[in-house]
Amino acid sequence: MRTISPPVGLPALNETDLVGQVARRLTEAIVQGRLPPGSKVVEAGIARELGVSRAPVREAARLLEQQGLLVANPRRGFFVRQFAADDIDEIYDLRLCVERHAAVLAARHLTPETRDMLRRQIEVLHETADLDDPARQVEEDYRFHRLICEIAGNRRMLRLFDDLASELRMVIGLIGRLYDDPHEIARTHEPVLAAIEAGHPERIVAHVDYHIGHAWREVGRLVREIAPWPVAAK
Amino acid sequence: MRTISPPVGLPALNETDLVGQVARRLTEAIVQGRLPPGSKVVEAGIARELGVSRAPVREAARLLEQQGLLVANPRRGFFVRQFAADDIDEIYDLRLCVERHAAVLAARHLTPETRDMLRRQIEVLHETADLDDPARQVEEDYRFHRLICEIAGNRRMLRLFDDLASELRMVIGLIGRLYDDPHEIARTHEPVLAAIEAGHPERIVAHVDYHIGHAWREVGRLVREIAPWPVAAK
DNA sequence: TAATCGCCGATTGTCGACAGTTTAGACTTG
DNA sequence: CAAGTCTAAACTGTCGACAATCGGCGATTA
Repeated sequence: MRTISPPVGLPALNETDLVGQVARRLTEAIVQGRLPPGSKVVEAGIARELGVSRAPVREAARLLEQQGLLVANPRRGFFVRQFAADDIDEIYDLRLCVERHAAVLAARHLTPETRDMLRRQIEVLHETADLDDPARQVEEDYRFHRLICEIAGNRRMLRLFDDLASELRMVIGLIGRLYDDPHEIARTHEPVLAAIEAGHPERIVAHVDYHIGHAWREVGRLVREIAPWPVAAK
Repeated sequence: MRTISPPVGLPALNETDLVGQVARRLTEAIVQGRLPPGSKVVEAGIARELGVSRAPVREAARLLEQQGLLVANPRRGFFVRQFAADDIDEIYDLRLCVERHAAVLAARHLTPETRDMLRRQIEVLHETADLDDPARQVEEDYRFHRLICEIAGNRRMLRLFDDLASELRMVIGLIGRLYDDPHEIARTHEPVLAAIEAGHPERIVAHVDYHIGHAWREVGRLVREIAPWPVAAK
């Protein structure tokens, strides 16, 4: 656990400066679908709307490009990323590969404190399932998985998870509705935690496979159902 | 049906514009050790040296920050990333996790053409081992592993590999010398390819584990040998 | 009528400038 | 002599401007 941040360490999201704020606003607009996939992001427009100059907007856009939310076309500008069905497969394929490993590592590093955090998060998931707030539900879901990556203790793995999650957030935000039964999703987290507490690598992998595979199929189904994607004008 | 360039797809490396060129020059300077770890990257200095303004330099720096080569300190500037021994462990831990999976996928997607590319690359590795050119050797080594990720067919996985590789290139470039016996490294690639050709997942994983684990121990040893890292002045 | 060419507005890529902050060094003080 | 303080230079964050380029629309032509 670190407290200071000298010139060493992984990129630490600057929430203070303009670039960070612009990036957050842009991300919001994208995952909420206000900037639909395929739509052009006009630098001057965003800048005017946010009351800043184009420089911070450009830098923020490059950030989102690296995150996979925007696509840059030289001399043509930034466009909101469009997802195809096979993007979902790529993301979940990678997620599965990484989270399997993360869960095994998390089991190895598990302490009473971190175990309780995971348990509490599952409770939160159940409570949220009653709220009928899909965005919140997705957020709490990711918080559980992110916790596992944090406990695993590999900062680069955590960053990878965050990047994949931001892409998924966008897709799921665009789908507009969650998987059919939020309670079932909440329930499928339990055996994962149980396996981690038990500490049997094979069982951990099996349950992570089942849980993420479930989400994979579910999201894949919804995406294919909606495809061809609601492409934005202009 | 028009054929205009689609705003769809993964970020497509702009080698044409200034930002891309500045990023490449900066990367070169870093992996070659001309900009030592911990040293400050003064925007105006780089800009003057390359004959451009600060804007493209800033954007390039943000790119390298996302790649993990630079660290940004708000209001204080960019610094060349400093690696600790546990960074090596993080990188190889993630690499192992991803390349295991990539190799299994590659086996599944292997065609006669891609198989020959892998074989040829191993030949190149042996030829390069005689040249006593560490940088070149490292490059050809990565090219083999990158090929596997390419054949696997997951673009995000390939990008992850590239990011990890750029960090490793920097570390290895700073170490200055390669693992003890370049020929042995070249040889340890052979069973990996053999396993992929055979197509047995367990054997693939075992050989990838052995090969990457070997590099992990070797690089880890060298890094710990050199630590505390030669920190740059200013 | 359909396809091509050329022009015009819109947008990006890049630049130089300015204000606020940080850093380094000289100077003071206990 | 060490520690703290103050001042000036250096640097970052942000801005507005300008040239080059792109996309669309109408005119021209076969």
